Amino acid sequence: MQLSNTSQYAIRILAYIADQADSPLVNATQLSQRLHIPYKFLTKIMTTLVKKDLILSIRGKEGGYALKRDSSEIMVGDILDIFNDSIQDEQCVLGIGFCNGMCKCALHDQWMEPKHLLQKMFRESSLKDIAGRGCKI
Amino acid sequence: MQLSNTSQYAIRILAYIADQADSPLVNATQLSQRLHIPYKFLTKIMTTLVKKDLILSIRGKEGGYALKRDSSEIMVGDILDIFNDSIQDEQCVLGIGFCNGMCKCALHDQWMEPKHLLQKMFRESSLKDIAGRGCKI
DNA sequence: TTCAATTACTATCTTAAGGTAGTATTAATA
DNA sequence: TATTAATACTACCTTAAGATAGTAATTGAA
Repeated sequence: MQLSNTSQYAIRILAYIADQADSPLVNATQLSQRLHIPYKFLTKIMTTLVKKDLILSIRGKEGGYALKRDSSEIMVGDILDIFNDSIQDEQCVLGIGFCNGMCKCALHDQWMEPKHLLQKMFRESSLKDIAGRGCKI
Repeated sequence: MQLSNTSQYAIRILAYIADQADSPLVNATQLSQRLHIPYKFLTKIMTTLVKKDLILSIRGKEGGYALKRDSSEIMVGDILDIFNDSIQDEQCVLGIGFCNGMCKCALHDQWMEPKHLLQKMFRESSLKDIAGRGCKI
């Protein structure tokens, strides 16, 4: 049970850029090297983040990437949403079609509390909150 | 972020069998139909569970499957272990190589509590605890 | 002893995630 | 304007999960 590679990469990328708030633009080569993410895969993710309006990109010489909004306004949950990796309210831990009060799965009750904590963690952690915390390898 | 299909199936299968403690054996056709799991995929999972000693199988006419141990002694975590889907102590939510006190990821602190709750949920829920709870579709 | 019902085994197909390659486009600067 | 350094686009390759197909082995019972 874990986040997809792509989601993990995206969070680390965005946190890294948030961390470099002083330097205006960060480029793909630097991100790839510092975060150990394959260059071509990274640029694919970046293009997605640009289309989803989390990232601003400048093409051409001296170009690069920057956050499009303030780091306090980009939540980890927003990132997971893009890659369909966030936890939905109705999400059943055992994957049965319709898991609620009427017809709930065997683990429904046990799942509620960790699910809410995870959702809270993703919803309430902004890039500003998590940037600058330890290493980003 | 969710369990693999295979893990979800395995938990539902085992909980269903635990639930039928009165009837001696349950067969693959019944499991497949009641739980809506593709027959051939289900039998593949069953064979794995037999090899891992969670399930006892009887071949031939009148054959089928039964739990090999008491339902109170099979934990959800044991099932996830088999399919490499359990949450390890050192597991980093952002997938960086080595995430601990020395070199921790940006989400390390926020991840601790939900991680422990999930581990607890998986470690402490036995088939006996969860059998007979609602529908198993 | 034959038949039918069952699990086990082996091989293959399908799909999506993860990753790579090559080329086109953009823009600063010499 | 030519060069260079950057992102964007399109297409493809690789791998593992999920699923399927066919056959072999086992066993109870007619």
